[in-house]
Amino acid sequence: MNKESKIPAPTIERLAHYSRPLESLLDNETPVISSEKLARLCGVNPAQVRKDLAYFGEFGVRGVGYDVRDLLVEIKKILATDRDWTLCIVGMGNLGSAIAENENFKKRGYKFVAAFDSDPTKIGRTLPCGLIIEPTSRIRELVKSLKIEIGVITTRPHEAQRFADLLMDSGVKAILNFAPIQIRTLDCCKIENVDFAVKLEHLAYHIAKIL
Amino acid sequence: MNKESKIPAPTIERLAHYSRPLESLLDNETPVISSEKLARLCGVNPAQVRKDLAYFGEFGVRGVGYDVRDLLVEIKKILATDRDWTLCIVGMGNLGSAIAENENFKKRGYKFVAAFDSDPTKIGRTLPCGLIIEPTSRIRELVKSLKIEIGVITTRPHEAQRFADLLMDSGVKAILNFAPIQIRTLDCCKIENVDFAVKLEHLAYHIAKIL
DNA sequence: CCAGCTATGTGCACTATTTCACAATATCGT
DNA sequence: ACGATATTGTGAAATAGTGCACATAGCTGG
Repeated sequence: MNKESKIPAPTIERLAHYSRPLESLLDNETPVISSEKLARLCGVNPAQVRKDLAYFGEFGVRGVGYDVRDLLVEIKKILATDRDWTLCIVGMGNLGSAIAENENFKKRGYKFVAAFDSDPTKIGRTLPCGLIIEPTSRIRELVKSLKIEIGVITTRPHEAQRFADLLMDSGVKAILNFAPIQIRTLDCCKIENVDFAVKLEHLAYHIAKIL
Repeated sequence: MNKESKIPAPTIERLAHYSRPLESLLDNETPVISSEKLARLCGVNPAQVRKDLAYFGEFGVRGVGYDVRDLLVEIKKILATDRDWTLCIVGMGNLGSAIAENENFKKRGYKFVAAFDSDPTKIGRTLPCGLIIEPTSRIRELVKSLKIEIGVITTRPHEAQRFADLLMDSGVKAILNFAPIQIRTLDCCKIENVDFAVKLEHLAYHIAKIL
């Protein structure tokens, strides 16, 4: 593809990290920040911050730093969080419910417009956020009619691939998967897998090494 | 440190990923698996699988493959999931509750033995798993008396650093942080940050690029 | 016991990512 | 107007991680 397809994945993830302290700085009315300070807030190297930003343009002022408000706007533009996204979630267990309610998601424009589960006892229940749990048999219909762009999977692992296939086939463009299984997707659909237990295992490895 | 400190972090994370399909294969009574098949199940390159495992020993049999049961045992030994760990969780909102109940964690030997919140209306409530929510003022005391090794943070971001400091100071050896903020730790304490919204932002970036 | 087959373990080249180091450039005080 | 100062943007060096390709070694059948 074009120039932008060469941008390293770690850079994209760091841009999202940079936006977190920038939001606080904006609330604090701090007008300007240097790469060094921002780097320290995010636990990275200052040159890294500058290089990450330089992939997308020259946002700073030499000898001064970056305007907090402008930089945040630019990062949001890059990450496409300057607009709303419509999502659905499949699997309304504890984790699914927690994610559907999550303030952090709402604040960034990720709107859940449908929630699905295959357990008949859950179907029809209303979540605190106002969503009604729909049967998974309606996934295809609702993804299309509500123009859902991103699907979130919080089912048990053995069902995850099946629902991923169904979501893709119904037209979602990306999937965020919390089931501890590696999901295969077509090229037209981007996937991110999140497995908390992997993080704990990483921690356990390091602790055990020291002991 | 020793030889093991040179092992790449991605290798450790992949070892955890390898263990997922191995568990299913064990249930399926598949006795042996090749690096090629395991790699396909995990979406990585076969040479990568072999190299990752080779850091820790020679677990395979040339011309045959890896014994599923033995390999799983070895990986669990490496990741120190062949034992139980005691954890606590701070911040009993939706996400905190979901994590405390999570089957995936329990199954791998991560036992939550205390849950904390600073909201007086939540304190004293009993969770489905049997834990009683304690006030955060008891963190120091309970971390010590229950010998809690790992702390999980699911508070709002502005409180996260404070609780992390308190947990560290009380003696936890690692922290898993779900608050969208970069937490600073001392060398004696290992940290992993998990921020779902970052993953969504990564997905949004890719989708928006295509459109 | 040996030939043929298969899949591991690994040196090496390649690719990706990070960090350094400094030239370029904006601001400020005189 | 200009020197002193601060901080960016960036080529080049260093570091880290991946994947190829093949020698090595175990198993099977004759």
